[in-house]
Amino acid sequence: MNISTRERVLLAATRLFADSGYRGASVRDICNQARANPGAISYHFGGKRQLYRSVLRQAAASLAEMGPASGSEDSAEPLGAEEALGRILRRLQTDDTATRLLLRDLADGGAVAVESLSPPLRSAFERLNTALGEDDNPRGTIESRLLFLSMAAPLFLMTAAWPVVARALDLQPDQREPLLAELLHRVISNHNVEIP
Amino acid sequence: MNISTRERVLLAATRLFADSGYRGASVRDICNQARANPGAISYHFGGKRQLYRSVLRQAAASLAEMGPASGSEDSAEPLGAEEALGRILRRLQTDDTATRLLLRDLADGGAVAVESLSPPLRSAFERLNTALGEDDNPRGTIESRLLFLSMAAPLFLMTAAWPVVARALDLQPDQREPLLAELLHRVISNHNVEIP
DNA sequence: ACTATATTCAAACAAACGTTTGTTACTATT
DNA sequence: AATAGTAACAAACGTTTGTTTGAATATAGT
Repeated sequence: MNISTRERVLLAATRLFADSGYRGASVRDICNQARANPGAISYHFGGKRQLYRSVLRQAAASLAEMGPASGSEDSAEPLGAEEALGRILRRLQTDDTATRLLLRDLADGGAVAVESLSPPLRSAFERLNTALGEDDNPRGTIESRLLFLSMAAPLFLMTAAWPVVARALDLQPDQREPLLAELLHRVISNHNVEIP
Repeated sequence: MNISTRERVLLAATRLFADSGYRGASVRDICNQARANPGAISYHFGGKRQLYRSVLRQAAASLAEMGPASGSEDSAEPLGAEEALGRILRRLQTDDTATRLLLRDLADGGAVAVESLSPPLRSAFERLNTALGEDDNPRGTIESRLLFLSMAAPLFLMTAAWPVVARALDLQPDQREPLLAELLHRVISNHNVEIP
């Protein structure tokens, strides 16, 4: 057994919370899946609530790192809009468990989402703004944020609730990635034109 | 007391389920709020689960009726795209409790959303298709459904999780409606132009 | 080897859960 | 007025909830 109990619990809790929500996943369920004792949660995390916060924070951190732009400081080379948005999309569908957790947090009022996802999110759409700034778009304005929302929301929902979206819209369940790519391209193309 | 216990329970359950989710709202909470006996839920609905299904079905039905187009059969007069989408938007923000319930159902796998919201949803974006069909857009294709998704998703999230969206994007919390209107206009304008 | 600290465990805890029970109050039918 | 059927209630049901306890085991320091 190479992996510690704490990490095993954290891993199982992440999956179960994403699948069944906070109240839907019991302490015993989590510890059974993690092959740990029910007391392990109180011991290692100080209770179920704080374990949930740890899980959410970790998920938010996973979604936050948007590519290698964090390490290299040279923002002298601006990203293309499609590339910038593509990174967000790639993050969302890479860690779709985190995305589903974020969806639940959103439904619960988004306490964690706001406090720990706002800064990277803001820097992300700032980056998106500079990428789109080559046109005559206003930057840093409310319109630009609405544009960001109109881009990110479909990608987010398609990732977090794909089975529902697919069935509701009669889309092939196994064609999520190409459809996402096409949606991404389309929303970028839509923006790159002049708006009357 | 003019309103029956059954309706009182249904009303209280709708609010509490939307606020706290299925497991978060206890039978006692609901019945306290409805000034009813804990047994009333088992008596009138056959259990908490079936009460939840009733609540979700009613919410879905509320979101489903998209304006007076259901009654008048004359589809000879096609709606404008902005008008058609505006109706969906108006439905979403009129019954924002139902919208929040739908968001929770989505996170839970969307069992009710799919089975009871798909038909009206489909007819809605069919109508949207005909409204947009005046351009050279392909109708009934996958692209048109993706377009519908890219339009509806931001409106949906802005309604179901507005506090989170507002804080994450630094938007004024009290300006949801004008921002929604602007987003709607923008997404329509974006579409009405030629796509290279 | 011995001690001290950290971790794991089975068991038990009170509290909250959804549901069932038996009885009472009400309403409509005969 | 008597009866049958529905609705509402307080109380208790057994189960599951998250957490705590104290003993047992592993790990580390000297």
